[in-house]
Amino acid sequence: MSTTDTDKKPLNFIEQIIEEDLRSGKHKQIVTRFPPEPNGYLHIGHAKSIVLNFSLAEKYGGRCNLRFDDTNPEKEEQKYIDAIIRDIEWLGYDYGGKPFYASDYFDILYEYAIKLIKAGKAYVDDQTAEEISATRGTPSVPGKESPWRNRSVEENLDLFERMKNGEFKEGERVLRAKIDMASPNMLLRDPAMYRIKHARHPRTGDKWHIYPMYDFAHGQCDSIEGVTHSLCTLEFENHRPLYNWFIENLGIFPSRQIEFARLNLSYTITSKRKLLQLVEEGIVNGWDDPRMPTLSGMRRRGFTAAAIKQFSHDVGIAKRENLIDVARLEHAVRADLNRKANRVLGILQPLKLVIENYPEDKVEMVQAVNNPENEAAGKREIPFSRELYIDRNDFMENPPSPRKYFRLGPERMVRLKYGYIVKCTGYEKDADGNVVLVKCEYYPESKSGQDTSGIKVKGTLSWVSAAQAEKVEVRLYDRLFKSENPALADDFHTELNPDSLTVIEDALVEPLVKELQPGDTVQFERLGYFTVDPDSTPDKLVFNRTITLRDSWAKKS
RNA sequence: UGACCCAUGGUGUAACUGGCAACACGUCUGAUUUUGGUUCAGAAGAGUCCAGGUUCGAGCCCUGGUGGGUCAACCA
Repeated sequence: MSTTDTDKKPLNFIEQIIEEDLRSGKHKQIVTRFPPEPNGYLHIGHAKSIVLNFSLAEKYGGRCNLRFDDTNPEKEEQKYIDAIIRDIEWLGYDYGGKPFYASDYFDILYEYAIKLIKAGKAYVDDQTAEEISATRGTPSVPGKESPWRNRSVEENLDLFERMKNGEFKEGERVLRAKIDMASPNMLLRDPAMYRIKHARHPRTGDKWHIYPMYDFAHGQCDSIEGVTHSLCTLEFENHRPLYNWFIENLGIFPSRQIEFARLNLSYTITSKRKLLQLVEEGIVNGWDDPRMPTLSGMRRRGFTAAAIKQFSHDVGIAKRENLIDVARLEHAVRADLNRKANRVLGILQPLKLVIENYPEDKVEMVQAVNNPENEAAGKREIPFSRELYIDRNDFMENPPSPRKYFRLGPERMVRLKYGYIVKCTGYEKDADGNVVLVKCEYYPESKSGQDTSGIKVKGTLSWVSAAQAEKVEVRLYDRLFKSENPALADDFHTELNPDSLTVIEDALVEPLVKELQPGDTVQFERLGYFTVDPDSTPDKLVFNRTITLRDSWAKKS
């Protein structure tokens, strides 16, 4: 069974069910599955489900199948299948190397349908979709039985076969389960099992003219694969009686459907339809736009698989509706990157600083720590010289008291990280009143690592040497939506944050950054984590700001 | 005027077969710090939707409300 002796973490309700099933001997091994429909990209909500299903299989020594729910050829595409596989592999889960497809079981499903017809539990209905809808009733008013409900088994068999052979037009006939038109559960009012679609299927081609509905496919596929625990979201609760009805009336392996609450993330939309809209309307630059909550977008942004898994695990599993604070995701990302990302010095808004008492032509290499959280990351050297750039945000003409403000200002002293302590002796402004140059003098005996100056400063600034700095493009991201729950709005367009993307063309970084490759993430000290974007060229790197550092100073101001 | 599900600090999740509510994120202090990061120490913040009931004792059980979610695609 599990390793519960070591981890005391309380079990969620699904784990409790699983452990009970294992204990009672109901199952010797558990099987779960992740069943995406290939009609869009995977997003953070799917991640929760993926992590749940795969980690349960890992924890209890079972298996988790990746199964594409490809029962609707009109909406599904191969490109989505490819993207989904890529995302799951990126997360690092083992689906046995071979995905399954609902379409693998079309033949079996067809046999199942015939079995129900023969048992008098399914019939071909000649009514139109409109008629069926009109006679379904409402939640409080029973529906009316179809005039075709009681035709003979032989006629049903014949008609169904002809449906399969493509003899009818789409919408002309449908195969329905004969259950109960008066059921208080609308889904039990003779639900459709098969509909006619003369569409080419990405995998089965033109073989079929009829395709099974979700309800007639999902549970049976679970059953065929021996899925023991079929985990899905709350909106399928009402489907469970139907899920069970098919399994019972077919007499096949009883997979058990268990529902849990889907993930909702603050300031984020997780609706495939709306995400698709963002892409198609050009509001974002594709499915992998770093502002998108898609796995591909988050990956490009620089979020790690480890962080997303940790987050998915942290939010827990329960049955109540929830809205998880996006700060939680950000916390997971920072926690992971803090351990993994090497530090570099970078400047987003360059402001020139001249050390007037430093030799004109001297370039001195200073030693810098790559990652204080990981000694093995080693050290590097960066050039220091008379002319540097610091960040505009690190200088103020009229700063508040030194107790509250540690950075540079007239007469103030700061340390240039890994370098020397400098004192501001003056500054110059342009015609518009913008500070364009800061003048300093340095204390030669204050060099990092061999400081004998005895000077104590509170502030430490990032900097780059003007002559050696590398110019890069930096893309800053903010949340795509300005309201906490954009899904609530009638029109999500009104909730869009107009400042979700800011491009800085001329940020500066220390020279060694040149060697980074797309996908690499570093921390620009004091600023945040930045990941090299695939848009980078040999001439110019492009960085995505993955996430800022926590900033308790900015928060106060 | 139906069925099913849910209801615990700001947010999310816990509390074994009933024994006066825990953890995480967030927030706020303070310490350390050559990142106003990290780390460390600490604090505030709920009496468990409401009303009854059972019980020596209920967040957990029962009844009735209230509030929220889902369902009337030939979507998944």
